[in-house]
Amino acid sequence: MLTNTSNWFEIMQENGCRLTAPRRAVVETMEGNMRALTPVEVYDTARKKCPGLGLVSVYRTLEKLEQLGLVQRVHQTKGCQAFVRAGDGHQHLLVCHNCGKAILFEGDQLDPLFNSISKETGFQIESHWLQVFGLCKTCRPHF
Amino acid sequence: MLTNTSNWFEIMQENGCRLTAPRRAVVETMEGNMRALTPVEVYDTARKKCPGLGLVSVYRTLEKLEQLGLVQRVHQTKGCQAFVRAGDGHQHLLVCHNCGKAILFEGDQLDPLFNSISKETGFQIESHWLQVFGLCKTCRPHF
DNA sequence: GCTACAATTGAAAATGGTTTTCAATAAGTT
DNA sequence: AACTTATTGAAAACCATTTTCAATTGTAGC
Repeated sequence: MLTNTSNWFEIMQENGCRLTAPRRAVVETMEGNMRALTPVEVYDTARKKCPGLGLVSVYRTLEKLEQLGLVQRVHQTKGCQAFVRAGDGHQHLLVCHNCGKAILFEGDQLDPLFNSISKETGFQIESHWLQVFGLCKTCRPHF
Repeated sequence: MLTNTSNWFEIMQENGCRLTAPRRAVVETMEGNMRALTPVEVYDTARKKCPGLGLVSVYRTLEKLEQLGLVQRVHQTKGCQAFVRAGDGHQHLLVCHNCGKAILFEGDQLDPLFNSISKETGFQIESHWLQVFGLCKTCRPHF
């Protein structure tokens, strides 16, 4: 279900990125967390590994990771600038709106729906975007 | 499919809003446009009806319209601060990413999917959010 | 119609998250 | 070890949104 963890650095290197301490800290944070994190949350976590880290480098690294398809953006009612580890291929997000824990799922069942909408409306459908919110097992009891 | 047009002012009055010229201009703009509009686009359109209109009032009126469920937010890759007329009940958006034209559709077919995800993951699903992007009949030929 | 009161307004200032600029640093190559 | 170039953090710039505030304007009660 999850992307193989150990090769993010390799993927980055293959794409001409240098392996610096700030980058390592951010990458490891995103690799090791199946949670929707805002840039500042990434910053706070990653600084434990690389104290001198600047927020700017977090933005820059997240941008690169997004380009490489290793992380994806999470849109929430509160805001739309959070990131999680991406899965393999096109998957959808189920996010706990209490703790941010995220789970990915396939959405093959959706294709018939899109086909019929396309026929009805004359739209040429190019992409879609599904997010589900709820409470995870752990957070549910607290509500 | 669309909310009855003529009663937005009534709905607002029933909720303790005064009918001022700036508000009228914004409300009429949103009523008469089945398109995803950013605050600035609303501003530019509405100023034709109310030249003195301030951008601040656009924000304030949009906020109120959102609270009343008359408009809803549209999230796009470019940005997440656009609004369209809402439909009746819970509906999903199909947006032309060239001209912003929006169409609403029902998503009843999704319930079985959510039920199975809920069982598999132990999440208590509370809301979901589906947006589809494509090119409308009019814009398709130009690509 | 007039008055009084509270909601609403636009301008300006403040805010806050993101991006750009830039000189210094450090990775990877020779 | 030296060189080239990507990368860095700090500071400044940016820009959309929000807050503040005094002036204005609906609207309810007379």
